[in-house]
Amino acid sequence: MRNFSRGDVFAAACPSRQILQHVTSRWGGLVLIALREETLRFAQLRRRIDGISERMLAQTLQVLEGDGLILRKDYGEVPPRVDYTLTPAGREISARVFALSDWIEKNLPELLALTPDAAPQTVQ
Amino acid sequence: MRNFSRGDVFAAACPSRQILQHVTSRWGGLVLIALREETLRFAQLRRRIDGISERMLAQTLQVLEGDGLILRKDYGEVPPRVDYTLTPAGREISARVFALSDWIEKNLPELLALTPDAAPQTVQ
DNA sequence: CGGTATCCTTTGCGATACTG
DNA sequence: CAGTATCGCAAAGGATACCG
Repeated sequence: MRNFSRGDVFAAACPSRQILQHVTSRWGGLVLIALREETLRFAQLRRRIDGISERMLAQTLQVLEGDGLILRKDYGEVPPRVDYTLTPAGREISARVFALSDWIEKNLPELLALTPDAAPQTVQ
Repeated sequence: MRNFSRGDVFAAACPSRQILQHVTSRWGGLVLIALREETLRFAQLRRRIDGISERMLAQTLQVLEGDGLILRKDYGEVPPRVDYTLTPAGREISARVFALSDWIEKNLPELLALTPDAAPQTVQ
């Protein structure tokens, strides 16, 4: 297997592609954005991200933690208390994901004007 | 249904969430990045994006075209000649997706260092 | 390019061990 | 009893590939 010292998302086998995949996954990006400004607990994240199931949130958090982008802090209390914070790398990536979503949010009216045919396409 | 004059990706029903979904879908982002600098034909895109099937490329291009982010130009020739270019909105979004992937590519060594446990997580 | 088979993602339920 | 943070499992649904 090749050694990717710089990363090439166009190469299927490059780890950078996997990471890009994780941070742009259905829920990954939203989690990163939500944690952009503050540390949040599991239930807070769940409330903030409309539509995510508990299972998916737990799974997404694990993947992102596995990538070293978020830090999971377990207070070992009962009832359970756990919170999540971005690592420095996570903050860098989060900022960029946010730049993307923010542009889309701000330009939504213009974007919607581009789609006169309300085509309800579904991908991912 | 609410009227999203500004967009809120955290709201499941907001169109901005769908668009974000499309541009960060498994192949959507890669297509956008590939078209960032030049107009490309179908086969060129396919060769550049390692691992994409014809079917998925066609589908992805349709979705992005439906969102008004890329322009499909059919020259009506025989043999068929079609190429794809970013629209102004597509260029804006592409730049931001690229900023994300580029950061990941450039910092790949540091990112990989964060994952000593080669956890082969799979998401999306 | 369409149709189907397969794979993967996602969901929902149940369980856990306590506290207000 | 509701809330808290996960996890395993079974089932469903959507994405993707493999054909012809």
